[in-house]
This record gives sequence, structure tokens and C-alpha cells, in this order.
Amino acid sequence: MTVESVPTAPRMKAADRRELILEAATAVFGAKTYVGTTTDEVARAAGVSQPYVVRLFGTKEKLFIEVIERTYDRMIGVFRAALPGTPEGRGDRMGTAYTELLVERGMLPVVANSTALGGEPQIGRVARAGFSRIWRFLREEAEFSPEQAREFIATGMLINTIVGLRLTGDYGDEVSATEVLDACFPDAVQQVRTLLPAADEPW
Amino acid sequence: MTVESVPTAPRMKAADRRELILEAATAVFGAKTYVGTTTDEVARAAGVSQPYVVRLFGTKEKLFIEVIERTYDRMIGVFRAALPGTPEGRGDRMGTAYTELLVERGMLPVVANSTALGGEPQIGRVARAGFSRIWRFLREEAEFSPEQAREFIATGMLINTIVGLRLTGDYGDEVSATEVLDACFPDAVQQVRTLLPAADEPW
DNA sequence: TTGACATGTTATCAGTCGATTACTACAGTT
DNA sequence: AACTGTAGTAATCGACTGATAACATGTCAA
Repeated sequence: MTVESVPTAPRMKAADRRELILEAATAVFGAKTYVGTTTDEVARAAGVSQPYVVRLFGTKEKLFIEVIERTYDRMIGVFRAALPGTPEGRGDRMGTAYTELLVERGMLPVVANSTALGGEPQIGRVARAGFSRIWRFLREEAEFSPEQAREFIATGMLINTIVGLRLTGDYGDEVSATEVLDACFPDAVQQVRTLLPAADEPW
Repeated sequence: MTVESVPTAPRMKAADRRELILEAATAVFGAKTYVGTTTDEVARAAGVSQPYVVRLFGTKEKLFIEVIERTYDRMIGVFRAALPGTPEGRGDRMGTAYTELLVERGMLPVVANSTALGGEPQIGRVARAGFSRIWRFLREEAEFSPEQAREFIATGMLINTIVGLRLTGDYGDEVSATEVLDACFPDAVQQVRTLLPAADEPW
């Protein structure tokens, strides 16, 4: 019959708590879209109370904006890390780096989701800025031609589509799913499948 | 001081009204995403009352599912119409056909949006089925190789991204927007720009 | 130790939304 | 003209959600 057992989240510095919430929010926003996600779901996923999430980030919209910016920061980071090496292999290394972002839950879906919200004044601005950063990185740091950059991003968007549709679950059963996955990941289909949830999994 | 002037929508056969609502719903869902759209907004856009939309379609989810299926029907239709002609020009004709779908409001964004909802049991099934129909059409009727089909769909998804982000508004001002639009629509940038809303337009 | 700030919660509200119910009016058939 | 099914609306409700207010507890410098 102890009396304490405060159901309060263990104390943490606000900066660390913010990062923890941002990671949880990325996963939830990625799984359920921006509008479809409640601040309460984010709070539960992060192990704190719903009002605290709102207090730390101001509004749900500001939270999502930070999630988007953090995601693009991270993406540029892994791309930059894939630059060193033979110039010919650069595209492949960066493609692999993108695919490996699948392990960071919600990151790719958040990108896809943000690109659908260009009509939202605040979110749209941030989403366009993120896209612009990626494009300029490809053109300037990675030294891609416009056509190479276009092809690279187009492939990324197709991968986002595959992820969003949960197509990996149909691999082997459905001709189209099998073929498109083989075409997108000639060497890594099995690995990708293990990283992705089935259609009915919560993720 | 006339007394009549019933604010009721003019009588119409239910089948016609359904089609009218589906068209309006495509525009609204496309502009504001599935979760972000209210049945009342759809009703206003179609000029009927909100309960009537619900009664005709059962639920908002069923309405959206019909919107998705109608969109894929239409897309297959314009692709099929682009088949006849020289085999070498087939890819270009179909690409043009896809771009021309921009005039049918919300259609491309609805596709993009549906691919993000693979985790929703009902919607996910329909979205995967639509993707599968497109892929099989490309492989069988259009006789694309897997690699050609992959490239075609990837480009389509990039176009959806450009549309969703409202990137056309930055053409000429922003290097990345200018370059990616030039790369995606080498011959039709101006035409595409006239078809698309600016970032702050309601569409 | 104490006080002051930082970290976190519970309680609650006001607005929104999908859906249901009950009702009205038009149109075609006999 | 009366009957009947179809097309449509107004009113309303319960559930949900983002945000606010008020309060509690831990931490750390002086």
C-alpha cells in the first residue's frame, strides 16, 4: 500500500523532452496524416500528457512544422554522409541512404504528407522550403544535373507511395506489387519488406 | 414580398445528383485532403445540404471511396485514349494525358492523398486496387516494360508532389521550383502554370 | 533552508463534425 | 384527383479535439 507512485513522466530537461516528443510525433503523423492525428495520440506515444505537448509547441500546427523541418534536416544529413566515395556510385549510395530512412518511423510518410499541404499557409511554406533545400543540395553539393535530380526525387516519391499504400504486404501475392517492388529495389526487396508494416498493422 | 423562393436545390434525378456531388467532392477532397474535408464543405460545393450527402453515400468514407474509384476509372480512360498512334510516341502521349488531368479539379491530389492512406482498412484496399489497375494497364495494354512502368509512375508521383506543394507559384522566383518545373514539363511549363492555383488560392 | 523557476498534471471548455430523425414537396401513374 | 415513391431540407445530437487554466512537484543557486 505505498502511497507515492506518481503517474507523472520522469523529469527530463525540456530540450530532451522536446526531441522525444518530436520523434514520437513523426511516427504518429506519418502513420495517420497531419489532420488525422490528435495531439493526445502524440502525447501518449511520447508518454506525457496532452496539454504538455500543446504547451511545449504552442499549437498542433507548430508541432507539425517542427516535425517537417527536423525530417528534412535528417534527410539532408544522411544524403551528405553518402557523398564521399566514387562519383559514379554517388546516386546509388544516396538512394540506399533514402531507403534506410525507412527505419526512422514516419519520416518518409511525413515528407509525403507535407507535400500534399501546399495550400496551407504556414505548413505549405515550410514544405516548399524543405523541397527547395533538397533540390539545391542535389544540384549543388551532389552535383546532379537537373535531369538526374528530377529522376532521383521522382523515385523517392514513388517509394513514398509504396510505403503509404503498404504495398509490401502484397509482394508475392499481387503481380503489380511484386513487379513494382522488384523494379524499385532490385537488390533490397527482402530488406525493405522487413522494415515495413503490413496493411493492417498499426506501425 | 413573395413567399415562395424555396431554398431547395432544383430537383434532379438521384444518379445525376450523385455524379454532381462526386465531382464537387473530388475538388474539395483534393484541395483539403480526406480527413481535412467536412461533408458540409462537399455539400456546399455541390449546392445541396450536408445530410443529403450523407444519405446518398452512407458515410464520408464511402463517399471518398467512390471518389477514388471514379478518379482511377477516369485516369485509365484517358490513358487508353492515348494508346493509338506510333508506338514510340506512346509514352509521351500518355504523359500529356496525365498532365491534362490537371484541368479536372482535385483528381491528381486525390490520387496522391489516397496513396497515403494505405493503413486505413477500407480506403487502403481501394487505393491499392487502383494502383494495381494502373500498373497492369501499363504492363499489359500499353506494353510497358517494368522499368518503363516504374519510370512513368514515378514521374506521375513527382507531378502530384509539384501540384500538392503549389510549386508553380514559385516559378521564376525560386531556382529549385523553376528547374524542377522545367525538367518535368520541358514543353508545357506555361500551360501547366495556368492550370494550377497559386499557393494561397483556395482552388 | 528556502525561494524561485522549470517540469509536469488534472480538470474543463468551446467549437466542430458526421450522422440521425423527422419533416416537406415535387413528379409520375392510374 | 388522389396515391405513392423520390428528392430534398431543418433541427439536433453525441463524440471528439485543441486549447486554456489552475494546480502540483521536483531542482538548484544563494
